[in-house]
Amino acid sequence: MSVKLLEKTDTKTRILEAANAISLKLGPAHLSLEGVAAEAGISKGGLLYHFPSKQALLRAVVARHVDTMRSDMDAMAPGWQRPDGPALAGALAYLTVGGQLLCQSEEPMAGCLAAMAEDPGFIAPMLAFRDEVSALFRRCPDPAQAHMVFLATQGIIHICMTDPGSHGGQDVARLFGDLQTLLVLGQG
Amino acid sequence: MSVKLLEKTDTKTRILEAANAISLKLGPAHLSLEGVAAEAGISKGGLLYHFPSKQALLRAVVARHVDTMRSDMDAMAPGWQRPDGPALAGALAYLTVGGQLLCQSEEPMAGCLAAMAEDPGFIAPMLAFRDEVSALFRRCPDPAQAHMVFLATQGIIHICMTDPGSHGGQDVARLFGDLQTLLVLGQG
DNA sequence: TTTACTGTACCGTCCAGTCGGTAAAGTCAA
DNA sequence: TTGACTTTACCGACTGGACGGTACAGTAAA
Repeated sequence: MSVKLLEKTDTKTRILEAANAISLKLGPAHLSLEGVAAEAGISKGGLLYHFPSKQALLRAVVARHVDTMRSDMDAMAPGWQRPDGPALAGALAYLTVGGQLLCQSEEPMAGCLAAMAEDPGFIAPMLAFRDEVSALFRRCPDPAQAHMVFLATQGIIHICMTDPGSHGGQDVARLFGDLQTLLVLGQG
Repeated sequence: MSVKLLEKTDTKTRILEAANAISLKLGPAHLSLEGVAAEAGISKGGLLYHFPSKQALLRAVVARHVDTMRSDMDAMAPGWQRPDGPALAGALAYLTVGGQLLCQSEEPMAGCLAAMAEDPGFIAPMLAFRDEVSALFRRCPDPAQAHMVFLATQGIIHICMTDPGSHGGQDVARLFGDLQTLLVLGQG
């Protein structure tokens, strides 16, 4: 049973990662179920068994991204979302987690881009999460400075998303590091 | 003759603006030639007379955006692109022009999003322009601080593009204003 | 035999691009 | 100044292909 469950999750994960890959390879608008299925090594029927529609697939892509970010942050700075939670620690966790995510994989948000292209409403969970993080930064000792740092992170994300070619992982890592130092210094 | 030329440009402009509107209304992936034509008040055949393919249309949408930005900046800080040009004045011009563009119209970059969704290569001119601007900021007296400000602008753009709903024009204007002050203070 | 899962064949729709038109405006020779 | 021709701007029917989704048949493990 446990093996089966594992395989099941593996297939789903493989599909989700395939969606990312296809969106990156062919462009967000050319993400097709057949293409994703082929990339994941299964048939279209198999894909539709796991995700009953394209909409479900794209929503899952977004949800996976948000869940990853959220759980990674929870591990590093538990309770960061709470109004009385550890704001600075949470912000630093966001910088760490975000930086890692952006460096490790080849554009992890390409799938989200495809979801947005299909229907902007699909990325609502991402926007909600971003709002939470934005609020987190604004709870730091110096909200104005922290907010600028937050905007800068969004800028890096924007550049990585729109220009995956110039994906100097090195650069991104250094930038996030700089932002951490800047934040710590600015918040005293 | 001049009248004719004017009408011609008007139709093209109307089409380009219609593309923006459709991308915003239906989502970037649902930008169709028929839809754009209808929005512009002409037929699909008429549209294809002006832009011989969807690719041509989307490239034109991107080119128009870049041209607007570039000429507005040229007007405010002539020679900003040159390695020995006025860096700080150019950076401030970018903040002004970018802020205005983002505030005035209802998400002016929705069409570019559609172009990117169709083929990431289509937005190459935008990326090249952004690189120029990035270099501009790095020519400021304090390059590190200026670069952070630049990243923050990209963050604001990212937020506006992904979340056109929360398009508080007021907010965006204030943010760009803050960035201008920050830049001026930081550069001494 | 049931459950979980995979593969294949097919249908309907949407859409980019083609093509054969039309109508008005311009050009130009006689 | 008129008639012949070309150019510009635009229209709408059609086609061929891609794709989302359905139906169903198959398989392998429990």
